[in-house]
Amino acid sequence: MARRPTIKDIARQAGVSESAVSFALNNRPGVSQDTRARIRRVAEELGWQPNSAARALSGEQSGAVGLVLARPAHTLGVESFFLQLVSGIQEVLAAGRIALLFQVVEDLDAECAVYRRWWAERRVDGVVVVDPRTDDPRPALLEQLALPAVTVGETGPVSVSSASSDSAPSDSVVPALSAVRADDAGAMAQVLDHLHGLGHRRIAHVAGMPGLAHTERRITSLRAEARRLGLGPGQVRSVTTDYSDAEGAEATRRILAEPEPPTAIVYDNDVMAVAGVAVASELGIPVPGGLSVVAWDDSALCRVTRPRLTALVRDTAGFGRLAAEELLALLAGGRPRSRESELPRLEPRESTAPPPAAY
Amino acid sequence: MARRPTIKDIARQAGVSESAVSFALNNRPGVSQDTRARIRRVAEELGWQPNSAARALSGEQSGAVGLVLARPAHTLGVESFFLQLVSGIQEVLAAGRIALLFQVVEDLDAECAVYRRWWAERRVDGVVVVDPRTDDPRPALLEQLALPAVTVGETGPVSVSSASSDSAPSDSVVPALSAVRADDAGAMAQVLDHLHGLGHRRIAHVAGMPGLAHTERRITSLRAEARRLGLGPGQVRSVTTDYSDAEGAEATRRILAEPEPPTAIVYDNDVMAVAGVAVASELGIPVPGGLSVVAWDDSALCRVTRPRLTALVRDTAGFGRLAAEELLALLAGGRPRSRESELPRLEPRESTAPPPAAY
DNA sequence: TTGTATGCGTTATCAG
DNA sequence: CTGATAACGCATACAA
Repeated sequence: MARRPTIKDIARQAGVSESAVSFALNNRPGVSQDTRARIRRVAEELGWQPNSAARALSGEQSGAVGLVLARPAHTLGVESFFLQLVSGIQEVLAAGRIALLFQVVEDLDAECAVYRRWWAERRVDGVVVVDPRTDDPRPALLEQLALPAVTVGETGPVSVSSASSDSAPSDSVVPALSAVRADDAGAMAQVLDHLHGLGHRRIAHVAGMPGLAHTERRITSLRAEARRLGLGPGQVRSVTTDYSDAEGAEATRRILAEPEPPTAIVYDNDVMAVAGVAVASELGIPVPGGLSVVAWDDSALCRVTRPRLTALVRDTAGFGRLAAEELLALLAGGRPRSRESELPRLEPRESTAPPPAAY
Repeated sequence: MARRPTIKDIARQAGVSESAVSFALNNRPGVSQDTRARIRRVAEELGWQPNSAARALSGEQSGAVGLVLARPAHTLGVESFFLQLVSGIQEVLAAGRIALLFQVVEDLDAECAVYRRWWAERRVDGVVVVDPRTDDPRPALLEQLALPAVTVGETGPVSVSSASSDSAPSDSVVPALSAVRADDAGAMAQVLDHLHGLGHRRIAHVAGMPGLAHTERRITSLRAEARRLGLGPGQVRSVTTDYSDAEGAEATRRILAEPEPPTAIVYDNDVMAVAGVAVASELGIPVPGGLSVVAWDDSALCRVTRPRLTALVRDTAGFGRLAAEELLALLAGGRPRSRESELPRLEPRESTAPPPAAY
């Protein structure tokens, strides 16, 4: 019962050599059509599956890729982002019979240690790198280990809501890793257009963790977009947090206590947005009557709270699928490349409205 | 750079045989203390790590365990439960240098297929089974495959909030799988005691997916507890959902439209609870003034919405740690056994209060 | 087109 | 205590 069939069993059963079986099962030339078919049938009957260890050992790939999530325990949990991302990644991986090794660690150092171990143990053929940072040690490490990788969530071109500057990416500079990028600048432009169009002139941004590429990117984009819209530097500002509801609430409290509080706040995730709404209502500030709120990333959370939150909708699972496709392409010998995910869509709901008339 | 050191390298460097290295590195007798130390040092210098494929091939274990999550895509995402669980599992696994294979699939059949494949490919040494069902095909399959497994979330003894009936679990019946159980009956007793103590006599229960063991368990426990408290069968009822905010809202709408609506509703997860509060307020029913709400499982969600939700707090990461420990024990040759996780704690917040006086 | 021989890195079984 | 040697299952270069 616990014995798995091997190609030897198949060879014996089909009356051929082991190598013939190997060829037949791997779609390689060197075996006639009928024997190939016969071997296939026998393998099917016996329920044969390749032994991943043996495959990996004989120079092939391990048939697994890895994903490490480096987040302090208390910040993970509520965000739907990762499960959706992983779900999308797997959809593609499963089709190629690739397994996903998943690991949650506390910090970046631990993450790097995991990569080293996976590499040394030959556990994975490649990795998906999430939460890219402005000063990120991982690309260099992965390149050094020659471990194929795709980063997900790097931010797009630095241009400010301008025409896509796809001007001949110099082929001489080969990126070490593939990347699936998000156009945070374009997204921020949408958000600001929406708020500015409603009449908001003082806008705050409760961002995520400092050091993350997309955090920094959104912060600079906010300033750039403000300039574009003719808003002064005193009219927009960003504060960073750890993504938790606690820090989101705290930041909101500080911001609303200022002498000239903003009339709109953009939150970098859904949990903080909801926490912000709660803080505002405790302070007697109605949403959206006295304060407009936008959540970056949509979720059930944004739809079940009242008022329903205006949110940036991204196809997170699609993001994951894209990442997995790029990784598979890399593993198949393709050159590293960069792909842009589709621009998020701003879904206006009940939490955004014109600023109070008194303003 | 991309070459990993092998024991052969170590043997040459240390001037001993390969088998000596293998013995030294695996804490086996048959090698003197100094050579052992020397070999260790050389291995350290060279940064040697065992090649997992080679280990797995030579009859050892693969050094990986699996976890499959079978959930339709739209129901996963908001629940903090799984990331927390996984986080706890890994904490224990990482200490034993065991990798976790994680896969998200659509349904139970696909989940079983994954187990078969993992088994055939020798990918994992064991699995963690979540979302146990009342009529579950997985234990039989795993037993047939001789794949060590621990189920997490099975419900505790059938006794109704009685003294723990730990009366000599008959040793003759050896369970096939280890289990980490949750005392849903005890938890339900706490919830009903709380609500009954506040004065509630008509209580509804918006449960999760039918067929899940804990769903059925909570439903029967609700009835049993009601009997204990002297409530008639017409005064309590459960409805099942798919855990989504949409079905949670829909169920709430139906329940509140009944001729004699309940004064309290218990929701099987946080998202549905929040959705339920929203529906109630849309119908002009204040929470907790006109309706009390309890959420099963706490999360940031329960703390950021207003009113803050009274919730059953469980140490989900601890749950995961327990599961991982049991699995490791099983892999180490231990006998399957069943462990009870600690009883959840009811955290009263703002969403529960005495029922309206008019009642 | 087919069968044979060898290697992958490790563990395990034997001899010395 | 040590050093060869054979598996483990698969891929592949090479010989028939």
